[in-house]
Amino acid sequence: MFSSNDLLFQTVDQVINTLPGVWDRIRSNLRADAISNFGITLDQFHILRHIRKGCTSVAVLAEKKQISRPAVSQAVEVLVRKGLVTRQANPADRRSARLELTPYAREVMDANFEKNLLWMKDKMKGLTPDELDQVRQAMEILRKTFNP
Amino acid sequence: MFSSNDLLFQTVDQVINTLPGVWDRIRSNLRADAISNFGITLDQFHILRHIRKGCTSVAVLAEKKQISRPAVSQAVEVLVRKGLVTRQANPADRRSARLELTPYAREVMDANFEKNLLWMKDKMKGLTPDELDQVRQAMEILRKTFNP
DNA sequence: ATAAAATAGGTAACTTACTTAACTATTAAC
DNA sequence: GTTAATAGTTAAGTAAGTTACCTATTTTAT
Repeated sequence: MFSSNDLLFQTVDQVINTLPGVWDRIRSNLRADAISNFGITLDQFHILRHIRKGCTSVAVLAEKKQISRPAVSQAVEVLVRKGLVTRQANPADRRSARLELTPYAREVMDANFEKNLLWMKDKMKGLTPDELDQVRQAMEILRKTFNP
Repeated sequence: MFSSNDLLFQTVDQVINTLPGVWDRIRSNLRADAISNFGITLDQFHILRHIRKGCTSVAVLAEKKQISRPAVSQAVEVLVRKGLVTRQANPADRRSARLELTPYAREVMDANFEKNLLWMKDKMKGLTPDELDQVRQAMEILRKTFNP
């Protein structure tokens, strides 16, 4: 039981020491792209990403981002003013507003997604197939462990 | 060359889709601890963690956290007022201030570190030794790839 | 030896993004 | 049909970041 507990400890330690730095690095690349492509902040960019992925209501966005609905409402307002998002009336329930990317925003988001993918691929292109596979499987393990 | 590129793509995709959620989950646990143990924000808590790990100057903290020195300076000021950090004069270079945790802060940080470790261990205790090993190695790969 | 440049850190004014509380408009429940 | 719940917004306040500018030292170059 002892060596298994030891491995558990080492792994937890490694995760704690690695994830923040790695995630910060990836995020700062995203931030740079968001600013240079749109002139928007990273948080606004994240809202766009969620809308792009199908979260089209303020309540759902708030739930996903774990922030209050007023906070989302305000962020969306900024994006609407910038011409990146539209609020469509929902005939079925007139309290709710369906959020959509404008064609321009969609286009730039697609380009941005590609660019980010390329950046990461460039970073990871030196890894062997074995290493890639290891990372891929580890991601799956972490997802089911922390984000089931 | 094609299948290798495909694996690369899948791995990048998996990382992008997994890391934000996992990191958010871990972070929200850290945040809850920071608030309940100290009544401080997660950002202030991170500053304490870095000081605890040996980053004892404003400039180094700013570099590590990728924020401006005034931002660190202000955050440290709050922590000093709360009695969690001290600024010691450095006889060798009187421009710099050596930051240190107060005994109280050190004590609570140690307890906090343990608590977080236990939380993660509890989450990960169901994993097999093979899975643990996979995660550990993947962390090492990610670290050297994105945060060398 | 000293004038100029660099470094460590702090202050001030501003911005962004969050919070809670209170509000409007609509829909659901009894 | 009144009451309760839901979707979203508005308002006021706070936390934490930014840039520009400042002081006090230390280093470099002449």
